[in-house]
Amino acid sequence: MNRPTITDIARLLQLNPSTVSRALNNHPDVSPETRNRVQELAQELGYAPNQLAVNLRRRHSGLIALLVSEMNMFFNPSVFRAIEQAVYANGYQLIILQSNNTLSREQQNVQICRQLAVEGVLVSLASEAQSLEHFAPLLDQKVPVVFFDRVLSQNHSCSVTIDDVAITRQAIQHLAENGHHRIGGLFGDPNLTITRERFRGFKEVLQELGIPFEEELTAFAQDSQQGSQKALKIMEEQKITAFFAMSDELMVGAVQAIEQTRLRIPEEIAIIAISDGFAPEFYNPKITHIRHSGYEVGANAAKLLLGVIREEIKNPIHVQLECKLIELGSV
Amino acid sequence: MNRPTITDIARLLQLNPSTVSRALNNHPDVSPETRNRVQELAQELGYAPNQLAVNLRRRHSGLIALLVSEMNMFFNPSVFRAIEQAVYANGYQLIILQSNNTLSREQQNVQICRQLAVEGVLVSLASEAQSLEHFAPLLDQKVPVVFFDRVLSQNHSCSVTIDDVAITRQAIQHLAENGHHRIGGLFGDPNLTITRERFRGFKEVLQELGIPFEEELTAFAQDSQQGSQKALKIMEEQKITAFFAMSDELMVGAVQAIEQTRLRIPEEIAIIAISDGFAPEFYNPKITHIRHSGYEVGANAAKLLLGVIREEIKNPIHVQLECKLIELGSV
DNA sequence: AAGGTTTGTGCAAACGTTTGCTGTGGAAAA
DNA sequence: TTTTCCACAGCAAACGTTTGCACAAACCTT
Repeated sequence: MNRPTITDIARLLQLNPSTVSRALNNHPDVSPETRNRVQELAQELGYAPNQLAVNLRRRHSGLIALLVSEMNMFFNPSVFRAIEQAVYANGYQLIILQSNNTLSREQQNVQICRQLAVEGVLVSLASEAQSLEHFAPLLDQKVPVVFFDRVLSQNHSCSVTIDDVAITRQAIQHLAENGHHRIGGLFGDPNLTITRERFRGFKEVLQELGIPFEEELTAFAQDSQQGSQKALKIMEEQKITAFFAMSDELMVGAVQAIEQTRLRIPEEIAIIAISDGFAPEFYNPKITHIRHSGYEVGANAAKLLLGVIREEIKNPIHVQLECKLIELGSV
Repeated sequence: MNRPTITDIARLLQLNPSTVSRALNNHPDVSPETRNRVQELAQELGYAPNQLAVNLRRRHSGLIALLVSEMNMFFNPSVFRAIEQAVYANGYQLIILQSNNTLSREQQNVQICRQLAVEGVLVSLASEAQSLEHFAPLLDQKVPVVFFDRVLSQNHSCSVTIDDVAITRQAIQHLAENGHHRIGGLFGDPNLTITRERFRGFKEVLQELGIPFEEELTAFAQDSQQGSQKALKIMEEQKITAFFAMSDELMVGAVQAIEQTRLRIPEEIAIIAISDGFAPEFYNPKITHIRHSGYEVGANAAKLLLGVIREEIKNPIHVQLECKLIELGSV
């Protein structure tokens, strides 16, 4: 047999579908007696509302979309967990759309959000995204959008980030305090604000500390493997005593490169990273890092989004999260 | 302004909504001229079909659900990538439902699948799931279901697994060939078929090799940290020369324990794991492992599901994937 | 006992599409 | 010229809910 509908129940009970609907929704207008009859039969038939119809009628979808560049091993899983929890706890479903860092996919995904009538969107931008124009279709329809992690500065929507300059400063200061003055820097995709900010922080703090900035000690890499190659090149061509890696992915690359040179950590070379604290545990010694909690980022982003959806938040809020230095022995 | 609908376009063009609908869908019944007029206006207004209405009318949702215990750092991301790719390439959207390994959440998730009129479901079971009864609501409605990774043996639906006994055998044989006879074994949740099979394989192959099985050399752990503790305990209380870890998570735990004891890999203790090859790269030496490709599992599961949805696959197919030994220097 | 209020139910429209059928005008066939 | 057919467009129902309104019966007021 097919799935039972409200109309089926109504027919069986000689009632009007509207009454059945009200009974199932515990509407006060319906008598306790009929309410029970309806609910019992519904139970018996294994009735489950057709969410498609409900959504159409209510003109919403119960969907929240997560737009992300890709689900990789590093930052995203913990962010994802946090978002997932918050979203489900509030009765929404989550759909995930990946851009693979391309603008065209991101545009497509925005279209999909519109078509599915999603009620809110969480976005970590693709590296190709240089503006937020392609979000106009959503913003025009007043669909709440919250940007996190990989953002562009703007004043229209909420955002959750970490203070990139400040944490980079923390990292470099820590290296300097431990006597390191020739510091290699590994950075991610230079198109991203997050990368540019951290790179800026890197240069600024070197200047403050009176250490000359040397371009040749830095490199930009798209992934762990490329990071490893570039780190190796730096070590071969330059004399450095420490590495700064702006992400877990690059940290992994750096450590691989270091292991190839057989240099010992921290005696012969130090390393510090910005990380959410998971991957640094893998190594021995564990990697000293500035801990930014992916979970916190996700939780805050979700909280803001739900606030905007509920119209509790009227004006864009920009959250910047704090980070702590975790000393683990690699410096 | 609100989102334009087909009716809006019809009104502006003095047409009937049905004609507009046909024009947009390139139905041959509509003249090239009107088709163009319609499509141009649609373009201009930024029309996007209301998927909710389409779905209701077509009686499907375009949704595929992924039921999984949790999104963690290890096995799942690569599985997820494969599934995501296949699903999107075929025009479906993916929603992810986590059970946190509880039966009740899994039951809830099944209900959600029904309500959303999901067109197919990919399942990696919660550890609490001892039967497949709670999938009856879906199976009754002939909703295609494919089980993967964490499965229960059954003949009703397709499944994708790896040959757990065989790969465990490979691992242990490799250790034995390298002279290891006192082998510690780290296993996951004992409720899972996957764990039981690997544990069975472990015992069987020891027997075949004429090595006595000793319960005290094995441990079951729920996560990396617990694995680390139990591994440490085994090393303190027993004399072993090698570890077998049945997953990435437990491998990480084992290595942590080993590093605490200051034993050198592989000179003083060997380690072999079952892994998808990502985490073993982190270490030095890299960890020898039996490589099972999460990507392959995901790709196969998605392919089967799409086959069943399209009714190209009529009878349940059970795929068992092959695995290769990757020697990397930890044995 | 007449009026007013409450309580419970039904009617019908609406959400935005899709689609089988009907109907028109004109071209081609007879 | 009459018949046949086809190309095109409109009508209306349907998908399964929800909800404003109307309405009947029963209950309280004076």
